[in-house]
Amino acid sequence: MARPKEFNPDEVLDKAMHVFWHKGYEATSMEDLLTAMDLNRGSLYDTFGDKRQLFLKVMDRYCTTLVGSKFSLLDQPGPALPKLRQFIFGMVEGALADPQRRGCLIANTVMELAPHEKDIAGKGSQVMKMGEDAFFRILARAKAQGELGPDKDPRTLARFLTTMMQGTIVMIKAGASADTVKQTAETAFSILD
Amino acid sequence: MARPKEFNPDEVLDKAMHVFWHKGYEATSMEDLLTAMDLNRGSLYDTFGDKRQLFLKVMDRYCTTLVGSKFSLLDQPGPALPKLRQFIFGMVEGALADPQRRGCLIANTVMELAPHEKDIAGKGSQVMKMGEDAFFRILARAKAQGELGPDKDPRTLARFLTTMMQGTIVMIKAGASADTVKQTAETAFSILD
DNA sequence: CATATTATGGAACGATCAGTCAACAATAAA
DNA sequence: TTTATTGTTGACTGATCGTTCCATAATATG
Repeated sequence: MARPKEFNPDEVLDKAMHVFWHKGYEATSMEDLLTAMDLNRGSLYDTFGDKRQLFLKVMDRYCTTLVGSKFSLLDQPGPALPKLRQFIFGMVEGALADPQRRGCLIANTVMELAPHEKDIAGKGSQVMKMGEDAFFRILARAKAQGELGPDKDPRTLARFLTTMMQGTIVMIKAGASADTVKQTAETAFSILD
Repeated sequence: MARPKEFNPDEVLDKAMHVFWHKGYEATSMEDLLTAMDLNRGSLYDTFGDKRQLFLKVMDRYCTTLVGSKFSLLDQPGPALPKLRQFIFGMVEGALADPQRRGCLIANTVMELAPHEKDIAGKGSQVMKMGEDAFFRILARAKAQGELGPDKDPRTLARFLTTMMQGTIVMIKAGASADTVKQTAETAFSILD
């Protein structure tokens, strides 16, 4: 009832996401966000709350639209290791394809806001843990299906891949060449052999 | 000649370093720095310039006092791989021993300020390249001394270890337990076998 | 059409930001 | 002891920060 919003909340949330992704939390001003989202102050604060609340909603949306959908592919039946390989290299290619090399919003957030903004950084850590668990599940399945040697430990390897993925994000943001990043990912993945 | 400074520039630079290390670049205010360094504004601006220049000097000091000294140990003669192993686990233990889990100032900087503050982030990237080169030198030496298999490529492995180290920093800031971090480092290091 | 409800737009708020400046203090050189 | 030079101190600046608020506009309901 009453006057309807003139904007789509998810759409403008995406706009906000790209600003935070590019500049990080602190360096992004409400002014930046208002401009990018093409909103006035009242609409933004009424709909999303203050900067912190908006950022938390942006993190949620980032996970839903960009992370979760890809991770959920890992849980589909079928050969596990090829799927895992496809996931990892898809992530790497995706991050390299971004001309701005913004990396990953979650990793950026943990690195910028831990340890002095524990609430927000903690949310990022939770997401990473979920990623590790997704890796664990597919590696456990790979082992059960005989794709992974019986001497390999899925939990250890899941942590290794998670660490490697975060390190790859750092190297991409640091400007490493696409070739070296991909070759390094290949080296890391070879640990599953 | 004339009136001498009442403070030791290196000492107060260390104080500034710890503030930036804890809160990052943007979240650190000049007020924070003045308090920690126990200086007045005039002294700070006269001695170190503005916030950006101060931060660049802090990065230099961080590299000189905390990074460079440890990396230079790698170039000393003797068995290479044990030295490399000692370096990596020393780094990991050191980062884990920090009760605040501040990670590494260089990695923090690259992650916070790339891509929107290219000057500062670029300086961080250079430092990472130097680290990779130090890894390369000791791995090349390890190969020459027969400690590393002839099928192993020092440059590829140097990039792998660099990536792994950065990932480890992320996981430490994300709050991973000391045990899992160390076990993951062990897994990564096993790639040299 | 009248009324209640929600959205919009923008002025305005106090706080804090990074940075400047000038009066004053302390030392070295003459 | 005088003078030149540098350091210290804190008040001050204009800009920008995140946030609030209210008059106005638009829609849904009765």
